[in-house]
Amino acid sequence: MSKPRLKRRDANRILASLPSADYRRIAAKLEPVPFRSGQALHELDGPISHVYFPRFGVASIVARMDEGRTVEVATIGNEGMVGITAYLGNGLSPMEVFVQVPGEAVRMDTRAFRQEIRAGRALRDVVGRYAQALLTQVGQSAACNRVHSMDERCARWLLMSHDRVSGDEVALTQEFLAEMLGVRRAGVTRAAGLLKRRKVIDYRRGRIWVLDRKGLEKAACECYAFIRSEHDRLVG
Amino acid sequence: MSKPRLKRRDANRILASLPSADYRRIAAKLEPVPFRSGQALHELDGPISHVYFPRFGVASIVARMDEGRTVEVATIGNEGMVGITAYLGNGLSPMEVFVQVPGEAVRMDTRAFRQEIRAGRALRDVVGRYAQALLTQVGQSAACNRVHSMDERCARWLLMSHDRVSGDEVALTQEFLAEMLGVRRAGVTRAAGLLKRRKVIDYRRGRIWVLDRKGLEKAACECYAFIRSEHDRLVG
DNA sequence: GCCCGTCTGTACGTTGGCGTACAGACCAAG
DNA sequence: CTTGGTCTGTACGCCAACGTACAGACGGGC
Repeated sequence: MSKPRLKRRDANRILASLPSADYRRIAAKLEPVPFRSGQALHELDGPISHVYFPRFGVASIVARMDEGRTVEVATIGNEGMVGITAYLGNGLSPMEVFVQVPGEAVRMDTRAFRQEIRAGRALRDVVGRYAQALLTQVGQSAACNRVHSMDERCARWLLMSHDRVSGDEVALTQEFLAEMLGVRRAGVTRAAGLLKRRKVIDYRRGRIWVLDRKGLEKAACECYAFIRSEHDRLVG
Repeated sequence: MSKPRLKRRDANRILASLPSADYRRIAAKLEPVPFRSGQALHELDGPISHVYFPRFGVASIVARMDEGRTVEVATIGNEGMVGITAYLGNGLSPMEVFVQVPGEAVRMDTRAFRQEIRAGRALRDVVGRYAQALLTQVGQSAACNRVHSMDERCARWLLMSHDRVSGDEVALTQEFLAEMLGVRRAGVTRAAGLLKRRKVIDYRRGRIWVLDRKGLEKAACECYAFIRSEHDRLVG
């Protein structure tokens, strides 16, 4: 399983899957925005003003626990969209969403998005299928968090991020990665150090390079392949 | 927060939320079925033949990991339905669903269900909102699995089950509960023994009684209240 | 009333990851 | 070229939960 290289109409796979007519109509309503590291895309419990279709970079859905600790629940990149509750339900966001790895996205006013959905066009189907893929990802992560080691989960996270950036560099500190995985920073240092010694990755001060994709896949748990194949099957 | 007692049209909250006309039309297509402990409601990757609306009892969405180990991803009871992918996406089930605590449900042919959804009736809205609630539950569980102790999670699970049975007895062995929580059976014995000594619960050979609901709520992590309030807000 | 299978209690050594702390390395700005 | 802030490396004691093992208690079926 190699990193997906694109020759699609749009780097975002949801948008890329639309028939030409729909894509053109929708594209007119899209506004390109940068993804800056740490940027909040939804406020907690706030109404969703825009939905985002990432083209590069990684955003995370994050749960805030008691004592202010945060834990990542799902990652979203060019395979999906940010703001699925605007499609499913009440359009409020029960969890926060942050940019973890910088990049770029296009966004759409929520009102316009809902109009497109209601009009019964192609967008509705693919967004529904994406919602299923997201549910599957979150579910698998829940199980993964119970049974897999930090090292495996760390490798999985790097793979998922690698798929979603252009090139082999992921801009990310160990501190940040630790928070995503819900572990200590010192733990990430150990896990990452192991991968570095095996020449699977390299890194320096907030940037990580994937050197040996296959090696990284070997180090990750099954969850990577499972989540990816479900996404491919549904949105691919 | 007390256990919900019902005086609703239907013990299932999704069905109960429907306007009379819709409810009557849909009720004609429902077939009552028992929930038997251990029963499989969906085969892995198989097409979903029926969707289930539980009235009493608890079903679990379960991920099967390498080495055949299973981990629970979500629990479903009278607040929801089994088979959400028939609404969202391709109608295949990427995860298994089993009955954990016996009870009863009504089920509906998937074809008829999709017809109702497509017809743009009230069912679609409430099922969409339930999908959001389910996503929230699964996400919170993912975080919970990372940061909360076995004891807290055990209490949470008992509360969620208590909400979904009629009466104060939950039919369930420690072995079963351990598998749900993704921990050793011996661990559950310790956690449950603690609650028993504090007279919060009692149990004997596969049956658990909730004696002190408030005490159980104190023992559980925040995740219980969060998940429940999101469900109430969305499916009410 | 007894038996046997299932369910529960408990014990023991092991371990992955935690919390904390501090030192060293890097790099951008001045 | 230095400085200061950030990022990374490593150490140490600690503990929740693990894997495994076995004994005792219950209770349905004969």
